[in-house]
Amino acid sequence: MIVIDYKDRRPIYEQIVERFQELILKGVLEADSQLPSVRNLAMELSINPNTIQKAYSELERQGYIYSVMGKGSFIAVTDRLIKKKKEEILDAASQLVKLAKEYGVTKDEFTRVIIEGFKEEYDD
Amino acid sequence: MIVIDYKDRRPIYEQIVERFQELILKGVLEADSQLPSVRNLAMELSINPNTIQKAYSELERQGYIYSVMGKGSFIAVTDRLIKKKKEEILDAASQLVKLAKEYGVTKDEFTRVIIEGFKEEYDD
DNA sequence: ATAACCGTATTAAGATGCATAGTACAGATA
DNA sequence: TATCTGTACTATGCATCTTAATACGGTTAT
Repeated sequence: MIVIDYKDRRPIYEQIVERFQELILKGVLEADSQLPSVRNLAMELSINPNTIQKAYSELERQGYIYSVMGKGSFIAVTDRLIKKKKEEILDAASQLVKLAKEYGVTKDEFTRVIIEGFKEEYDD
Repeated sequence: MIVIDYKDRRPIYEQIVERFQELILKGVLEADSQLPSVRNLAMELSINPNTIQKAYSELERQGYIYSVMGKGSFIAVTDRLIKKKKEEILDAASQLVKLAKEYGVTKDEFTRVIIEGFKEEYDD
């Protein structure tokens, strides 16, 4: 479920945050289902509980999960987050077009890649 | 010409590298023209010469500039680098499409943003 | 020649962020 | 009551970034 890439220069807790965001937004983890406990996940990944704690705190701050003292951490409702994610992707696209224009990438070259990308078959 | 953003969490030398890459790729700095000296630029930006040195070393490693002992640092020929940059942008576009598909952004939504981005007037 | 400028190298110190280790407290549950 | 949960705190080690000071080799203008 969670894999740490030690070649990645980003901190471990950030990798964990991003991975859970992905699992949550894609619906792999359902709302109100329980996450692995801080200590368990730390054990499983062979890292320190404090690092997991830091990741969970960040996920809670961003609204992806909620934690209950003594009970555990749980997946939050994600409708709003999914919508936000889509907007971020479209913003990124807009930014990329801006960059493309600055460096002389033509509309044709660009749209060709887009069309091609959407044309591909689904492998999963 | 060069501005350091201390709110940016990336290291200073990296900001300098990126800024010069931009100026070089966009042709603001012409081939074989001289860059500010390590000590002068450090003075101007109120930072340590070693930090500039680190940025220049990285720029040289990447082929953006070349340095000559006792003379100075100079802009390299950039044709190859510009081509590479365009390819990177198209790769990024391809990656973004992949992401968009994963999160259910439709082809229509996506292309609308692209078209709109290319439609805009040039402000510079 | 010599002073003033260039790039380059080295060593030492401080600051910061990340991760670990250990301990402790509060609440839930079997 | 024992064991699980989240949470908090301090201390330590480590890597990276930045600064500081000094030094060396090469170029250039006076």
